[in-house]
Amino acid sequence: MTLAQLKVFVLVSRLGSVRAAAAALGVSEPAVSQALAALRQHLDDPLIARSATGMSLTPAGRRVVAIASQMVNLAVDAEAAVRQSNGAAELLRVVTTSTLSQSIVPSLLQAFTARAGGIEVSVGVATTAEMSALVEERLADVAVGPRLPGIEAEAVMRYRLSLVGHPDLRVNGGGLAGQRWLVDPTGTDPLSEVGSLLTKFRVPESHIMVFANEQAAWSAAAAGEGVAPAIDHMVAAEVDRGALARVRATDIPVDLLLYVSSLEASRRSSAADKLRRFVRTPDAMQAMYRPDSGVPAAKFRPPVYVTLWS
Amino acid sequence: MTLAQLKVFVLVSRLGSVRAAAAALGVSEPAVSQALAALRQHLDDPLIARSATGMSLTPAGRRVVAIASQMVNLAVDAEAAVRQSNGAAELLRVVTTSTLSQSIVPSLLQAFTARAGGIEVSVGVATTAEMSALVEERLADVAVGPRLPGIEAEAVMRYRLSLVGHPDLRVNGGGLAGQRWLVDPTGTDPLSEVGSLLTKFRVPESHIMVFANEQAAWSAAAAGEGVAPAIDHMVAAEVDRGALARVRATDIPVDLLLYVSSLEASRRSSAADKLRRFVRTPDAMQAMYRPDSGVPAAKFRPPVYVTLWS
DNA sequence: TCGTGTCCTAACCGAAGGGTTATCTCGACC
DNA sequence: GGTCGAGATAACCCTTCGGTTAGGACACGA
Repeated sequence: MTLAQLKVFVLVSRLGSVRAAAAALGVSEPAVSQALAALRQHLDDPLIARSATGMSLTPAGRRVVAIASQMVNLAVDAEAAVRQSNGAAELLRVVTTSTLSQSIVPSLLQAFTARAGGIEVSVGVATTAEMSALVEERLADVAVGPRLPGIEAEAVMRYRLSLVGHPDLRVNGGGLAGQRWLVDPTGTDPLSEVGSLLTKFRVPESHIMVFANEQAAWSAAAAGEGVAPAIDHMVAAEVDRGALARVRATDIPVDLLLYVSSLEASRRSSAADKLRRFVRTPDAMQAMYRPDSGVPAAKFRPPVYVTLWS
Repeated sequence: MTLAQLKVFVLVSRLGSVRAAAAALGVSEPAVSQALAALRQHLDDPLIARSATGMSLTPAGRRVVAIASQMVNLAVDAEAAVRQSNGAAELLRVVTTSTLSQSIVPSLLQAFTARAGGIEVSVGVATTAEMSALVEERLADVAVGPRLPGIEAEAVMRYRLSLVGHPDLRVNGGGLAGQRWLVDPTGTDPLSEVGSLLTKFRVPESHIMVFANEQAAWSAAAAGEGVAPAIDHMVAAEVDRGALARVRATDIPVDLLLYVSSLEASRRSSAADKLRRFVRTPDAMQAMYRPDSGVPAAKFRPPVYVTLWS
């Protein structure tokens, strides 16, 4: 019985799927399956039973999740305690969606670390469904993105999701669903903002093109390959230049709220607390609205959809 | 950071010595030293600092012990929870001294398991100093032996420690300290009953012969090789047969109390609770006073002084 | 009925854990 | 100034962990 196995088990039971847990941990699915098998053998109990509709925990499994979750939490505490005792930089682990991880979040965190000092930040990308589990299991300190159910969420900014395309683009019969939609990986997450947009317009799978990042999707849109959802103020410069134009339609653009979510005050790390306070300051606002600050264009985002911490 | 490493760290800090922890775990001292080194490296903190007088915890170490202890406890809980959920036999882990592990404790536990049902018992041997740490860290459920400080102890029986030797033996000048003392491994534990007897009579190291078990020491005593401490009612048959005789002297025999110690009611396992209730019954009394019940003579105790559970 | 999605299993592999014995360092102590 | 005891380190071994790819079992929907 290792801590890694317990972490896997907790994540599987929270996410309700081996695949989802594997994705959240950034490993292959058999790796998760095996860790689970090892734990099952060690404890001599199936722990999780697969039924027709999803999976359910055995009686023993129910009791073990609770205990295992505490253990995983304590492991995090232990590491944090040492860092703190030795005056080392605190570690703030942020999860966010792919879209936000490229634009708003880096700016925000850059401003935050510069201001707060003594805090080390690492960013992971996860789907909306995963974010809740990760924060609850203390595998992440804060989540930045849409409102997470069951977690203390706070709205920090308002932003606008527009649809952009080549300036000459005209939406003809078939409407927007007939267009090719050029999205970043967030589009594959049905609970994300972009994903829910695709759902709302009933865009068929065949019309969705996934790009490694938002910039790549914009480029394709500028080349006339289709329409791309974009955070409005991030794409404003391109629009002003005439390279892209906003597509107007019903329910487009859509105004959204950005939330910062974390555990309740008593259980969250002090770094998470500092970030929550920071996001309410004018400095934070300015950073989030500033387009493209400090993201080195040369550094192309790797295609991994999810990165997590060991 | 593995659970094994955490367990090692907790034991070392509780026992105040790497050697002691190694003995308690039944492994070599470098094994413990290395586990500690690995944890130190992982957490990047010495955790335990050696000073002239013993060892002391670093600030980070102090915080980590508390957390690690909880984790080790939870690991035990997890395994117990599974067993219980599945209706499997409960596990009762008993630590006791070498002397008691050969006579009273097997009789007692045999009667207990027969009576209680659905409880599986395993016995480990440890020094008195180790027993407290083992019970506190939940590496054992109950300790049977002398009174343990700081733990809820309950006197369960009165027994007499006699000194036996060849019937023709006469104690001459030099008194008992001049005799060869034939003891079982418990004699090397200064805090045990036999050990404190050796201390009281100022028996020099050179006059102490350690045997694998009490029976072996009695045999040697019957052969005229010296005197042997013995639990009186266990050796009564030999005395009646004339093979051995009790040696009379000041402070000999000595009447002692046998204690059963465990954590407080809220933290102890239900099996431990059942044992505590059982030891007050007449059945238990009878079992403990019955000499030599069911200890197969053919099965020689291995020379390992301490056995623990993984 | 045939893909398809999900999970498990097999086979393999590198890295780390955890164990041993032997040796070294370093204080304490006669 | 040897000697002794406690702890750390080195060198070595074996097992387990944790990861991969490839492939099989099984339910389910077009």
